[in-house]
Amino acid sequence: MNEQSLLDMIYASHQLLSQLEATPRDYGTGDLLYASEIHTIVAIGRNPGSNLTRLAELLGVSKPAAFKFVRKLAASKYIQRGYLPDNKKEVSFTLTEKGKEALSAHQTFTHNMFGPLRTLESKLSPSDRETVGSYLTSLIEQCPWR
Amino acid sequence: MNEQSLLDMIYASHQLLSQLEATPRDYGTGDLLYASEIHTIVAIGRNPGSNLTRLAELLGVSKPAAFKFVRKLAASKYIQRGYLPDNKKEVSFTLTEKGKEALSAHQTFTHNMFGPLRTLESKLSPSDRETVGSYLTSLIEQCPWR
DNA sequence: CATTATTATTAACCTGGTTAATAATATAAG
DNA sequence: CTTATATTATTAACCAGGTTAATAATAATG
Repeated sequence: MNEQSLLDMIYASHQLLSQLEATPRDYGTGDLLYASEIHTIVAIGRNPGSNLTRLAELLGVSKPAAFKFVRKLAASKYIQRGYLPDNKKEVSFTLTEKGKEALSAHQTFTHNMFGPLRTLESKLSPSDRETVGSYLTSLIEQCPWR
Repeated sequence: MNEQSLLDMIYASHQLLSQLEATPRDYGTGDLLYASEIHTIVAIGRNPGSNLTRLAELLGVSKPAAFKFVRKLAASKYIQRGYLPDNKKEVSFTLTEKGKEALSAHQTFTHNMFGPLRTLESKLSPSDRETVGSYLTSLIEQCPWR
């Protein structure tokens, strides 16, 4: 039955995650939010007052990419653009109530999603956890594509 | 040091794989080939004579998506479009010499890339391999996002 | 022979990126 | 204090990698 190699399983989980990230979701506000959008909301929620440069850094994308996300999110009222006193250049982003609502729903969603997997992890014996962990660590470290 | 959960490591490997797949590579022909392109070459190489519908199925994408790949690959002489006798509707794709060259280089590339990781896997004791395997199996099976 | 189904193709659209250019504003140098 | 430099946000133009809806040609079926 189980003819798959460990590598094949890693690849399968990669494909599942890719699919997950490509699918927009309703975080309780009636809109479908794409991964980039909810990630932007999370980043601003955790770093309120960030400017665009900081946000791009947090998201690991270029500034124009981040700009597109915030433009869309501001238009749909998830975030608010503002200026700090004595600075007319840099922008300061914060979540609106709607944004906070989505953030909270996202936290619930990820909790529900990853909870069972963390439970699975916690059920491993310390030595088994160590075995799995060191295999994954080696795989990531040794990854020729790093 | 190693504060990461197993889930975090799975996620890290997912990100590494995503980055790998987003980066075009030269498979010995002087051109940079994107993942979609080399995957199309592999699919045709393994299923010569496939029509577009079959190819889209093999690649797991829509027919227009597959069409774009083959149009580009035919223009750059990696594949050849032809018709089977007594059928002017369906197309039959095969690799050119250049396509076969890229396919062969891709096989070498993946062998070099995944070889060390398979070695790592083979060095696990049978019981450790079973431990890691059953963790990954459970993770994939239990994945709430399947 | 007429109808239906299938095939390849095209058009139009979208996400999620990129780099290069620009105007406004801050910061630093003289 | 002014001038030069650096930084910021923004825009434009581009690309990969998809999608759905529509169309014309062809094959298969009644």
